[in-house]
Amino acid sequence: MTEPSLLRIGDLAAATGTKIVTIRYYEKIGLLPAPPRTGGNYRAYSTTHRERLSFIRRSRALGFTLDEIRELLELSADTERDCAAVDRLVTSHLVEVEDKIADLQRLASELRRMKESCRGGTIDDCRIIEALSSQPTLP
Amino acid sequence: MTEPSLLRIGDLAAATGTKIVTIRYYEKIGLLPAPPRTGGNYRAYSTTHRERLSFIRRSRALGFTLDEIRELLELSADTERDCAAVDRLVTSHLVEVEDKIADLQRLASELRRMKESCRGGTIDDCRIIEALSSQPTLP
DNA sequence: CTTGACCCTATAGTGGCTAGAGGGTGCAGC
DNA sequence: GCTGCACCCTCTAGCCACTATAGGGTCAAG
Repeated sequence: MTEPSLLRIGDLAAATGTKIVTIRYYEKIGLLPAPPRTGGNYRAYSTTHRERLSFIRRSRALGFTLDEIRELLELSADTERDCAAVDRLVTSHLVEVEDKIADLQRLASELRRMKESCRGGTIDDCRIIEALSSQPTLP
Repeated sequence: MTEPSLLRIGDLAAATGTKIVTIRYYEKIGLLPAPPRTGGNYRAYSTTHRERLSFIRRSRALGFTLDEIRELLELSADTERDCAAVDRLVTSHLVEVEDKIADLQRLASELRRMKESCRGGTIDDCRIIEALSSQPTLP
């Protein structure tokens, strides 16, 4: 009996909101194991693959790098292990995200300041261009 | 008389807080014009180059893409032009930055929620791993 | 058989750098 | 003049996470 839960790559893509080329990419870099093939050389994915790919995509959506996801997958497979390592990964990632937010907020403030200095006119009187041209270079 | 303001690439790099390889990269992609060379094939940069590179670096620091900077440079060279185009570039960039901040804040909230659900223990009881494994996949 | 939807591999590209290999130049000190 | 060190040069490939494209095969309905 043909296993009804085996998926072709397009089905898996639809089921997980992933592009087909991205699935192939993940296989290439070893993040997703290569599945068995049909007689026609089509990939045949099981539920296990679908679950793993969903995990990957959720983690990506949360901004984890592929290497971090690799680590999370390894941790998740080790069911007897203490989950402090997972906590540490999430914590450090959260810190990075918060740092990035702070950076962007500083950047946004400066852009707003520049915008507010603009009074219209021509380029040779442009306060924005002036700001980009004349402030001391930050190291 | 040798022009005292001519800089070697290392000097220009130091003066503008840019890496040498980055200066060469900008020249390669046409963002910074190729300077004249010494007899020994060293690049000889003028004040004009330094000013242009400073402009580029300030714009990069504000998160503008190289293509946007290309556009800003063109606008800044057209001194009789109305500066509304500059304003528009800055505005749309600010919107992008604000959108990115909002995205990251949503992401940070979710990571915090995940962290707070963690009660320690082993992986098979790990709420973080559960969250990554079981939520409905977002399209 | 034909056709259209789907699948396959391989390669190169995106953006903004960055690293490294292999070789040349300039100048101070001996 | 020679040496050694700091600097310069070109070229190529790589980083990260995809993404596009070329060229060809498979499958199933009509």
